[in-house]
Amino acid sequence: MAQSDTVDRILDAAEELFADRGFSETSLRMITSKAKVNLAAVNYHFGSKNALIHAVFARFLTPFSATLETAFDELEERCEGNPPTLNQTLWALTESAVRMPQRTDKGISIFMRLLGLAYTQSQGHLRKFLEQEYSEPFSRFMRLLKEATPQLSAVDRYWRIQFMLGATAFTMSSSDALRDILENKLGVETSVQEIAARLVPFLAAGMQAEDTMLMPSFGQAPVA
Amino acid sequence: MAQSDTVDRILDAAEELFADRGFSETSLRMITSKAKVNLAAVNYHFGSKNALIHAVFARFLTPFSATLETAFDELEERCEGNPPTLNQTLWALTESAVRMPQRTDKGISIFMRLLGLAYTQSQGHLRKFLEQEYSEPFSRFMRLLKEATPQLSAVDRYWRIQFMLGATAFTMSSSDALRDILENKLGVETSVQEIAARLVPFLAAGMQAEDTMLMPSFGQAPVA
DNA sequence: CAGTGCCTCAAACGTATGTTTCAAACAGAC
DNA sequence: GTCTGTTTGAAACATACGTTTGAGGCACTG
Repeated sequence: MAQSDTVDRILDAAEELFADRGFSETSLRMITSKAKVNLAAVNYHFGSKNALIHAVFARFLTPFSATLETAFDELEERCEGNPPTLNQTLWALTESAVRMPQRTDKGISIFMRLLGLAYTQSQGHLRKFLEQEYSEPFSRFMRLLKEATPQLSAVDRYWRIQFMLGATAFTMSSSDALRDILENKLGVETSVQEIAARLVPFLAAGMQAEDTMLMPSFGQAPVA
Repeated sequence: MAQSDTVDRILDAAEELFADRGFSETSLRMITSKAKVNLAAVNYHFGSKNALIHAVFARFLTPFSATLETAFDELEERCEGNPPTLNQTLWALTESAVRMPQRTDKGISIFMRLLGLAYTQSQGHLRKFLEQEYSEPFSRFMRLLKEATPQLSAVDRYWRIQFMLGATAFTMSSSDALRDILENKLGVETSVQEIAARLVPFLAAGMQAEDTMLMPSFGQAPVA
């Protein structure tokens, strides 16, 4: 074929293996044997392992950031000048992610886990790459969050955004394992959509919590 | 000296390097050169790299789980039969962590990051080790959470606990970087205690969120 | 002082990794 | 068919890793 499918086979295999095992723990030989291509093909088509990692992210993130931009556009248009609410903003993000065309049945969960790993695993090159390539939708999301929570001080908002990021990245990065546990323990199956549907109310409530700062709540009678 | 300090030097160096770079990304040679000991010392004293990882966790986790047990004992005693509230339970955990004697000024944040990595990085042996050794305080904390949130279904509670873990582990694991950013941006200094004081209300509010499941909140007028 | 147990050291071992090489196979144009 | 640029193939390369080895040092006992 004109544009060899070797590239896609490598990307597919790499995406899944990275999500399962992390970046450092996945060797090029694992990838090429899973993809049934020659070892040298990776360096031929991508140049290096790091460049392959970037390509795996770019394949998903580039169309996703475009989808996200239009979702934000629609949201702001629908609000006619008023700032969108926190729930609306969070859902615009979530639905954009969930609605992306999926290559496999694992689909979005693989990519959520990759994003979590990107944040967690301190791969310097990856962070730089993501910041350079996708700073615009990220900044826009931050601006929407700010306008949706005018009652928060800048410092409070800063920390609570970190808490949101953490809950999301962490949950998504171990979502397969968590789903398995849940299925074995309670016999319940869970889709990424359902996880997101549980996560968003949690995040929204946390963001809008009254900052009562009740550190020493001891010594008082426990409230029912 | 009778009990060589080589062991402690290795543990100190390993702890910091693991927290900075992850487990697979940290080689024994990095550890031994930072600790200024011979390469073979690790395998002599610990047996293997995996065993060293376990030892790093055990050094912190064993005294911490003891502290936590007494904190929970005191809490339940103070409540005289009534189940402790969510806030009380979270604060008992937080204060136990913050009040642990710290080896360095980085102290608790290093260990929070390690815990996050343990969960995120799919190191099978580590998960097994932690589950085997520290299942008791963990189960007890889970039981307290259950009693403090009787309104939640088991599945809801499960996921929200994951969200809490994520927000905590992620924030604490990158708290150094986040603190720096905040100081440069807004000129505010923040201690781990203050982060915890912001985190607990966020978590409590998220745990107790009304599960309105308002997925399609679009099409409605934005609420101010 | 000889001997014993614990520890350190430099060096090496075997294996796995990312990357490179270069010849062979292939496709499309003339 | 022949030429040309692109892609694949098997093999090797250099390096880094975790682990093992065996000689040496050091403190303590008898």
